[in-house]
Amino acid sequence: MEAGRRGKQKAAPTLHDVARQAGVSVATASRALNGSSTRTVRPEYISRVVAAAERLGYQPHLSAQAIALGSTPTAALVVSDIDDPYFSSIASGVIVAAQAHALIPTVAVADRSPARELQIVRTLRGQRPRVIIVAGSRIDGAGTDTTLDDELQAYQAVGGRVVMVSQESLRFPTVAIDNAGGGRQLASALVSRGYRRFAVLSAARKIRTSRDRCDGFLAGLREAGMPEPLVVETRFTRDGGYEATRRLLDGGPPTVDAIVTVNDVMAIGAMTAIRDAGFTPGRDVGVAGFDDISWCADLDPALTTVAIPLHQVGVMAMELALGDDPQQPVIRVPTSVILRDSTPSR
Amino acid sequence: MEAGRRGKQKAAPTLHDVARQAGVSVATASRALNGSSTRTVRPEYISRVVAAAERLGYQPHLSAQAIALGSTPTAALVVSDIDDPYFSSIASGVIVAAQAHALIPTVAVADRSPARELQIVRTLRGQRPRVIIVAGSRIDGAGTDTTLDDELQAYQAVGGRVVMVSQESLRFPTVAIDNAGGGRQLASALVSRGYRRFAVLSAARKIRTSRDRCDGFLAGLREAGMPEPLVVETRFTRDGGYEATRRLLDGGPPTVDAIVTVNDVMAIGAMTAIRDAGFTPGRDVGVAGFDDISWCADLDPALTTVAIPLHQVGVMAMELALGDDPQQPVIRVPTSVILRDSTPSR
DNA sequence: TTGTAGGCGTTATCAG
DNA sequence: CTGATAACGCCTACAA
Repeated sequence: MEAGRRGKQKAAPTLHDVARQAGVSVATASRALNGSSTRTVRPEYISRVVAAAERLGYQPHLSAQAIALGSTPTAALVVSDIDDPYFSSIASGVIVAAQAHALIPTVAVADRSPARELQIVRTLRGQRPRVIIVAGSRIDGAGTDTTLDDELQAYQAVGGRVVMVSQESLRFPTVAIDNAGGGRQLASALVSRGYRRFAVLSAARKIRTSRDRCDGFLAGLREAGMPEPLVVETRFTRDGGYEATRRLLDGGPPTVDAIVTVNDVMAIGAMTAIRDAGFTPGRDVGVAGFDDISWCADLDPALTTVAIPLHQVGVMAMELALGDDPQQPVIRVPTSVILRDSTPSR
Repeated sequence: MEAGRRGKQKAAPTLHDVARQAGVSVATASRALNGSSTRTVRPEYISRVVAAAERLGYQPHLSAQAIALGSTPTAALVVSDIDDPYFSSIASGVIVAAQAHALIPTVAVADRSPARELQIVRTLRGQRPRVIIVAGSRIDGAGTDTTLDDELQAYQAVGGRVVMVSQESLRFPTVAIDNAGGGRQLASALVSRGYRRFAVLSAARKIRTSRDRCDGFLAGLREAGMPEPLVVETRFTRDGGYEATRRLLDGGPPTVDAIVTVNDVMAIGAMTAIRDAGFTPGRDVGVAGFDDISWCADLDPALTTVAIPLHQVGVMAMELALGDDPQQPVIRVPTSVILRDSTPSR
């Protein structure tokens, strides 16, 4: 009896308790509460059972249901960092979509570590969720890649649904973001506005998203007949953008027309760095990013960016996962350039 | 091989499979993998079991464990909106803390609806998580309040740990944010900088967080001997801040020295509205908010705000929940004013 | 329509 | 140290 510290610790009421209170068998109680598809229960009993359940504050033990039925009514999402607007927007989409399908959303944070990501997916498998959506930034050559793939494959093999976001994979349905295309469009748009000399702030090349955006932009520049820009590698964060820009401006006035960063938070850091160096973003140097996170338009100057419908991406990932047999296992999400005052015509 | 539509659906390997492969009993396999506290297993068997598990890609069925052990290694967090930096910062804290304690974090989004929140907590109870942290903005007089309380109480009665964030409750441990104190300090700081006439943009009075901040600010003003400011009620969002400010500035140049909003995202909207009306935030009107979300310092002018260690709040909530018998059931989190260029001395 | 019994995967107990 | 076996809470044939 003595459960220790926590004292009397009445156990949570079970279906048995409800059944007893209502004076029926567990089977009937179960059917009364869940409405069996084949059997039907006398109305009077139903109300009696429901009343008993109410009175006892009964909640079915999901794990018990899960074990009886095979899987948990759960949808798991893996992201790199929930406090990053890129991921929190995707997450919000996944979460509402999950809830719309009566699935309990679960969020794991891999903290940008492939090893952690692998460990998470392993643990997740034990949860037996109906869906696993992986939105972390794929990192090439981390060694853990095939292992992660295997793990997901094993999960899929027993009926789980896997969806990757952004990081296209041959083996799983994917919501693919056209990062390269976005980069290309951005290059062309900026060139039309009269920009010629660029600095590109990218993250480590092994980060796929960054590389695709960067390469797309370079390709666009080439297509427009522009010379190769300066490419600076830094971290994929606000601080990375800040520091790289500081260094760029160390020698004096900007030697480039515009700084293009591979995401918006880097661009925000870059704008601050430009100001701290005594210049004005937009006027002295153009600035552009990727993602179109919430307050791009509230910055001063408002930030030019490659828009990605992140919330929608989350929703689509969920729909793709739940769709019956995706004939079209890859959804390509188009991107679009939004020109704002951080890159005025010049 | 053909996994077909839903086809052969090999079931996931169970502990039985592992045991059979290793040529031991399930009991031994279980002990070998989880290291029972009382029994110990021959090393040779251990390695054999581990090898078999590896080979089969075995993952323990968490629901089965849960049902055998009583609860899930899970920590649930309820927020209003994960895409709001206030909540995503708290969430990031909760999530890392949960993972540090080997708990699987689960996030539910109540979408600012008390009814939804209640429904979520009910569902959550069925999950049998070890912890439920409620961080949604408490709304007074929604009618669902006592019901929510009851639901949480029932959960607590069977050994669950409940922690509330911000919304102080007599019945549950709370991480209380000193919103009123922050408002008071902000008033005093702004008055010292020479501000006299204020407009306060608050959200609906029934939203506790907003009301406390607003009232604290008013109290601070009174203590400083200032006249009552203009109080405008609007939505608790960026757009709410924008619209209210637009209206305020409709008649021409600002009639107040500063606009104080009850959170940063409203302040961001306000700054844009000020610009759109042809004025300059900071120079023509001061602007200040609450929270100190990530890019307050990257705005131009940088935003004066009442800082709240949101990530830390999340971590503390988790620690509070897991602490052995909290003698001190309420942790008060102090707030501090950060003066920046959006409120220069005048 | 209702109840009984067996099983889901794991852990804990209790004999060997 | 190891192996049966009984729970754990629920669902679902199957029998009544």
